[in-house]
Amino acid sequence: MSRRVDKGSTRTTYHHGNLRQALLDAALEALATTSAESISLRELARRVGVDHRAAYRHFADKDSLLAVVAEEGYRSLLVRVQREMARHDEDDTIGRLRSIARAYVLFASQHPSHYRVMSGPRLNELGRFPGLEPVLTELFDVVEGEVKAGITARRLSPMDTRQTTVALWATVHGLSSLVLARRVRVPKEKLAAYADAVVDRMLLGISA
Amino acid sequence: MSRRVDKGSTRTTYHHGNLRQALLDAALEALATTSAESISLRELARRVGVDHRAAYRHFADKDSLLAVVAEEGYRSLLVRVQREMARHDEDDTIGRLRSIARAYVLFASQHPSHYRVMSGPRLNELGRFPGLEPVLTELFDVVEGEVKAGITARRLSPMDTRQTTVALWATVHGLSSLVLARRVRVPKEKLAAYADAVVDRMLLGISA
DNA sequence: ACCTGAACACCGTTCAAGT
DNA sequence: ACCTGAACACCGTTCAAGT
Repeated sequence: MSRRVDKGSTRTTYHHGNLRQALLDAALEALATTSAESISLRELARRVGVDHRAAYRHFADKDSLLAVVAEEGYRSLLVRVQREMARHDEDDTIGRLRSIARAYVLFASQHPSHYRVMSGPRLNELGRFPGLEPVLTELFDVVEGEVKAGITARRLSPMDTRQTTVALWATVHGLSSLVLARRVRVPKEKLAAYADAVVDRMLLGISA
Repeated sequence: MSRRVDKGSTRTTYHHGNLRQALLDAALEALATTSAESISLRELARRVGVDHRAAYRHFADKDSLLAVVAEEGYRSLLVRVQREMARHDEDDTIGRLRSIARAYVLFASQHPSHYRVMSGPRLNELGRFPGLEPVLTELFDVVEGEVKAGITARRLSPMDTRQTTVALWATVHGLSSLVLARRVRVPKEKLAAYADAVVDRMLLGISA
């Protein structure tokens, strides 16, 4: 979408229908094929066929653009997580948590550059990008809700739910970034099973 | 050490005793006060009082320098881990693993920029920096050795030792990077207890 | 051997100006 | 409103040259 470059031959207008979205699309497209750190504002503007200065009409700076890219990433991760959860019985807490975890790790491995932007250090100033909080909170709440339900159903040990949720999050995020950094090498087709094996150890630890 | 800059006033020689080490020292110094991504070769050369081009006599490129910085980081982390382990009875597997984990997370939180270079994505090309492997392997082996001993002593569950070690690693690395990215906010003085709480859940999962 | 001057091809960001 | 030309202050890296 929003491809109207044509290498300067027949460009009809300088006004994009939606330059903001075009830049975000270009970023996602670039992240699918290049590394996260080699993506530049100027390169994105070039892809869209616009002077790089135009980006500043829509984003305060590069990090603001990346924050939106991260937000979109978390949103599609959330969708995947929710879809996975629907495949289990309401009271199968362990199965649901295992599926969430597996979906998380697989998402990271399928979108490595995007995931690096999402978990990257650029976006760590607290409050700098408030648009990022709602989706992060929503994702966290999905897991914490599951943990609470599991405790009520006496399937999980009645520990502090926040800490238990953070423990699960640390496990999947940790495994994801070890895999992306190739510190742990797992063939693609074995990753789901590997993630299950790792996560099951944590699930065992928090089980009732 | 190796401070002989003097803003160009009385520099006696262009020949450093050891420019290589001076650049590494400057990098560590810079990482103590600045963010990981804002550190540049040119800035390091400036700090040392040398043309930036001189760095290429000692490092093939910027990433090669960062790889050595990462290596030094892992080496001091390893020293800390070994020191912590010595504080426990030989057969107190859980206590030893908990101490290792705590030392890891505290190291990351005390040296955030350094830890980001260590775990950063720049160094993920497998085989690009072979000097990094030995210390990483050594660190991994310390934990895996502890896991094996724990299984033999029937304190840990007889699961696949590599996967168990990776699970522990994922937990501490995941928690560390969530804390650094401020996705999880824990006051400094409560971090050790928080790390224990998270790691204990995993330790419970792998216990016999 | 070790270091530098000058240059190349990039960055992110800002100003004043164009339609 | 939306976009650009020109410029600023940076990058990493390379070449040919200096001691």
